[in-house]
Amino acid sequence: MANISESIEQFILATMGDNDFVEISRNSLADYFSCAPSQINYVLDTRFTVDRGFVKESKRGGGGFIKISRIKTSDTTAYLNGLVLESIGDELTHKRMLQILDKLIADGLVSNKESILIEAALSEESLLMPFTIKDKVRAKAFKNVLLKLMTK
Amino acid sequence: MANISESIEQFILATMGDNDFVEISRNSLADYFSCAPSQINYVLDTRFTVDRGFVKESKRGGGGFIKISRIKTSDTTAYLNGLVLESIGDELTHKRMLQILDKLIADGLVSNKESILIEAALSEESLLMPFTIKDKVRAKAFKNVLLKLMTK
DNA sequence: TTGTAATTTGACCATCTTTGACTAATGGTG
DNA sequence: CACCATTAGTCAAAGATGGTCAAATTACAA
Repeated sequence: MANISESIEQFILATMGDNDFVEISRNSLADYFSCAPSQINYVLDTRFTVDRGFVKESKRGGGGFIKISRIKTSDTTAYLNGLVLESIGDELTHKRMLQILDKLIADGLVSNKESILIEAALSEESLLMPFTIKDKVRAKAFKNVLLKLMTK
Repeated sequence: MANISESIEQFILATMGDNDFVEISRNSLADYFSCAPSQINYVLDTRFTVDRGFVKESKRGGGGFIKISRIKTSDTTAYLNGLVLESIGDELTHKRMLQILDKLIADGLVSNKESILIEAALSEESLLMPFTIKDKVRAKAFKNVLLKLMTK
């Protein structure tokens, strides 16, 4: 874990534990890790995303805070449906697919191995075609995978 | 051991020892051997290949790394290897893929669900592209899936 | 000796992280 | 209400890695 961002991510996850949410103070955290406050935003933007199952709220000024909450995915089908019909558009980057897969693993919808196999099938390397259509093909293919998950 | 590349290869192998993988820093290694960083890539590309039983992952930026992992050595590997290197060529039809998947299920290498997901990802419908390259893409992608089955 | 393959280097590219200047919102105080 | 202190947000530049590719060099085999 050579970079600070990862440490911060782990710290937040540890602090949250099994709870549904956690509240942090941006400045205090930055202070604790001796980094720029904006780095906290960086971590939040790259690791605590909707794709990974988190939503954020915040307030500025005195008594300000950042609240990070886990998205509840009680209705699996609705969740997958949302992913297929809305969140994923006509294009899907490899990176974003990985994030979604991580979330699906966290939710117990796919196993680690299943994720690895899907990733292999739709990796940059697998999709031997012009980059202009790569993300389109992946979007289509991945949606098909999600549809299968719903069927089961 | 007249050339640096061989030294680097030996060094990496020694570092890995009996472990399943090893993580290196490209720049540090290059520095250690007083060579161009790209020479590390050369060594990895020529010596730590899939044919020789290795797979690689990497990350750029701060805290970046290169991870080299051993591929499982087992009957399974030999079997899959035969499938990759011989049975499947440069093209793979959907139908043939299904046959192979059935065999993999029968041999207990993939579960029913895993098979369904792979099939969804690489179905005719998923691969939105000219039929002229469809089977080529599927061959490449499916081989990558098989490789993952071999990776520890 | 000569031609080909392997190695070595370096310029340029892609991606992820870190930092800091500037901006925006909120709450308290005079 | 005006102003200030306190928070958080945005964004772009700089820093830190690894990747690619092709030219230059060296090793090797015929």
